[in-house]
Amino acid sequence: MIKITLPDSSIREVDINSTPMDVAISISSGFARNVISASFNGETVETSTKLTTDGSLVLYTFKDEKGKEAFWHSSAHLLAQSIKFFYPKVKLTIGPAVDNGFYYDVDMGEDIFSESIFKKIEDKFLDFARGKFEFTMRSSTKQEALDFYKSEGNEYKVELIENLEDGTITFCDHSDFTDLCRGGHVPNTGIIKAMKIMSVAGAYWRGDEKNKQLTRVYGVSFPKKKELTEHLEKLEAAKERDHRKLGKELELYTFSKKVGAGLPLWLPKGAALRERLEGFLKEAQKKAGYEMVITPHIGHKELYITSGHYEKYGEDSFQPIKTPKDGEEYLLKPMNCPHHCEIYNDKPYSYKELPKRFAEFGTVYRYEQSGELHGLTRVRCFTQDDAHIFCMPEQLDTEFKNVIDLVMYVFRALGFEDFTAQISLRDRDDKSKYIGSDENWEKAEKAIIDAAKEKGLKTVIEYGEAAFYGPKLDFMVKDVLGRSWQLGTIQVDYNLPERFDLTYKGADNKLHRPVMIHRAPFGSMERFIAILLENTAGKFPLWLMTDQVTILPISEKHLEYANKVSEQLSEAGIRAIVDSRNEKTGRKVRDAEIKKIPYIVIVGDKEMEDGSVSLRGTTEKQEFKASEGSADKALEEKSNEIKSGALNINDFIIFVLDKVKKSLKQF
RNA sequence: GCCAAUAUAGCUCAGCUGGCUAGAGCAGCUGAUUUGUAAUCAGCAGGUCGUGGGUUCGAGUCCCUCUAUUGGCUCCA
Repeated sequence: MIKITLPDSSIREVDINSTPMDVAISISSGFARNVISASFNGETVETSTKLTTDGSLVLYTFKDEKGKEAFWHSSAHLLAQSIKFFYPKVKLTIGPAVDNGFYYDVDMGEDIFSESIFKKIEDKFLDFARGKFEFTMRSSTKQEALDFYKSEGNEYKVELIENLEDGTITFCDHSDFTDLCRGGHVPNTGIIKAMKIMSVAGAYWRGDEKNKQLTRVYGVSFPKKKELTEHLEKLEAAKERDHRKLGKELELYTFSKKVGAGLPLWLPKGAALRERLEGFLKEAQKKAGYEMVITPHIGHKELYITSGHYEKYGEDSFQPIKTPKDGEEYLLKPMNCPHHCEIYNDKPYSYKELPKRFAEFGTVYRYEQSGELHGLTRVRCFTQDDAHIFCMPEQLDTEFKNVIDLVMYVFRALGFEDFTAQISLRDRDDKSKYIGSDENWEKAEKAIIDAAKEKGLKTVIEYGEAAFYGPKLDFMVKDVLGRSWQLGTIQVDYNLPERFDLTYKGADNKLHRPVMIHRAPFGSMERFIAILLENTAGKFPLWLMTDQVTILPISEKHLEYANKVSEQLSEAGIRAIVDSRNEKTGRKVRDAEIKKIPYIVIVGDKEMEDGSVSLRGTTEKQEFKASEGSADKALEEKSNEIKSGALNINDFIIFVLDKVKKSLKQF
């Protein structure tokens, strides 16, 4: 007998050589039906692995991450089997589970994997699944494994095996299909009841652009058909809040083929939105001691040779602009830092004057690869809410932490609760991609790690994600399809100050080198607005909303009064529009609701007579609930009185202004 | 840049295996209606079917080029 400890600390005694599935059955047969994988003493095992010692066992169902992983990993085996069925000559490479399903990378040779065969493969897949094949693990010597794949002519598997240690190599068999595999499968293929091929893409072998491009087939599978349907419906619903759809509907921005790919055109409403966001940040930055600067959109090529950007990105950028003067070349600015360095170089600084914080909403141009362009999140012209802080080394810690505070203030004000603070460090294996001394890099990396820790940020460390001149603290937020995007960023840089020979006079009357912090809380206006759209589904906080109030005159004879109300509201700083269309009120209300206008007021005979407006109820009540707990008692009491129905115009103005104020203070 | 796919009116989409003047809904315009809290009715107008080439008696439909877009890969100062 052996003692098995379960996650709830209960201990079960079972016969030696019992399997995790045996343990599951001993708990309950209903539970056992849902068990799809297991781990024993922290290691992934098969549900059919014989347990021979005491230990702790965790059983996973599809609800658990580990369960999903086994489920999708097993599905990848079936997918490979199905592809192989139609294309016997295909070379298999790897097929892991990922966040939203699984994929298998295959070398199709001369064949093309196109959408037209998705259905056939899916059917075959389910056919195989219904065979209820068990997955059997089998150890192999390195030589045997190599021989097997060499005889198949599969150079990919051979390469994989060559990198493995003898004695650790295992195969997995099911049905008549065999694959090199570490293990972690569902009990049998029968529990996979639904599968759909999501897409097919090119993917380089081992993620290296220089290697051959393989065909990556993405799929997703579930234990129940219904779950697949729900999954697909969820994806469909997510499209409703896609910023590309909302941006069009809300008339924020557009693209023109004539202007060029990746060059957004900001429409009036989008431009106004941007201005409000900029105003918000400008105010916060002013309080935090930043000074605004303005720099040109181009700069001498020499500027970027000095900064090192030309060497690193010159080939892949918009190419230099020539002038009538022979040999003179300018570059469209791909970043603001070199310009800001030259602003610092404008005059000598005393240590007493530091830190200097130069901020600019700086528009930059980067020739992103055509296949990379994506809505507003990846464009070729964007505006960074950029600033560079030049400080003494001993000020770095405080400055960095203050910037974290600023970023957090911005994120909280706009409701980004769900972000990841990513510490982006150098690639540990390949330092050739970076400039500057090891000593400076280590100082910079330490500064970031310490500051993030002191601020209590939950961080993840990513190697190889640093900028070429320094490490970064990146604030990552997910979009509606689960893709991660960098918004805010804070970077410590010891390198550019050296390259631009930046100095300050210290208390010792000697010249010293300042440290530079690059930072952008939004990251870029474009990307930030895109993610904000997706996070709020277009329902911005009131202070940001394009139209805050719409006024609906009942009929033509109330139009004049409606316009008068509108004027009064705008004078008070409220953004109001009048729906003067010759439509019924019901129609106007419907359209206003669809446009997500926060406050809908109706004016007719009654309102005209007593100088009031009639506020539509439902939206208002929700708003009211959401904003309870105002600091401003008098205003709060006033807004308490106003629930809905006819209101005096001045009361309504006070009410809306209060709501606007609260919408910005709600954190 | 690479792989796969898509491109028809301002928007969302129909148009089967090539065959009369390319359709619909919404939006727009005109008229009627003067409206009280989620779609009033009628009419009109709107498209070189992304671009350029080819196959064909005939191309929105088939083939190629380019461009843009979508999902990935790679990249992301």
